[in-house]
Amino acid sequence: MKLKPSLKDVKSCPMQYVLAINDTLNVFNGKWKMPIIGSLLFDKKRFTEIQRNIPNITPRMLSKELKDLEANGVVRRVVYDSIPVSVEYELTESALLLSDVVDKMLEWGLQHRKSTFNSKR
Amino acid sequence: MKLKPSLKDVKSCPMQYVLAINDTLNVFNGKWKMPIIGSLLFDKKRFTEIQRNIPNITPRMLSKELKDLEANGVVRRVVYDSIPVSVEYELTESALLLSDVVDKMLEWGLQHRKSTFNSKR
DNA sequence: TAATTCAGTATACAAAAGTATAGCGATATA
DNA sequence: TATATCGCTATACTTTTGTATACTGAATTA
Repeated sequence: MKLKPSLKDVKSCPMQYVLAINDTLNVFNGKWKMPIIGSLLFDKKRFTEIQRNIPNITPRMLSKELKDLEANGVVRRVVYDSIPVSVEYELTESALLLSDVVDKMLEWGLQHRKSTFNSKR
Repeated sequence: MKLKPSLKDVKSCPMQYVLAINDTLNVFNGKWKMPIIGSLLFDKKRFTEIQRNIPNITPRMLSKELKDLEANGVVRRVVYDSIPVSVEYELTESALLLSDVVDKMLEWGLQHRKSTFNSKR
């Protein structure tokens, strides 16, 4: 992609693109989504396991964010009807592909730190 | 990068990486940063121009967010000591490279929409 | 029988983010 | 002289986001 888009480029940017970028940003929104995704990256976990994994998260927040991530197709909630029922949370296939995005974020962040703050933070 | 990292991979992830990713996320944080960056993408602008460009933003928010973006090395504030002084805001070189990140976000968002919601939103 | 675990929910509250509205000092224009 | 523009700041308020704490019902363990 060009560094500076022309005005024509900008104006022809379809609404679908804006929505898609927004979706991606939503995946990381708030204080807890990143930690939760990180916790599920290695493998699927149960509610209490995730809670133990993430210091200071309250069950209220964990519950809320898991629902949010599920609604956004990032996390899958799997119920095993054993007795007692056990519930597992896992990342979707789509979520695993987020690594491409995170890689680019890492890349930009590193170069930005180097070129802009030059070891000042 | 691999889809599923090993536990060793995860544990060896340096703190610097976490910070770098965080920096990148901060650039897009909140309701107005994306529109502001978008507004400056085509060319530099003055305070009131940006305000006219972004519907419903209040001067308080614009001022706050511009300061924030400046502190984060994304926007540069240039003062011309003409009479009266005019102030222009422009993206830094580093900020222009954000297009790489946004591209990936777009890519993921589009595939995610297609594979997950199949034209349901 | 009593305490513990699981997978959460309910309620109240505090803090952060965003909005609404008015105003300022300096200049410029009618 | 009166009004408008520029680049903001100040104050008060609302909304959203996150925290603290307690609790639930079903099952399990001591």
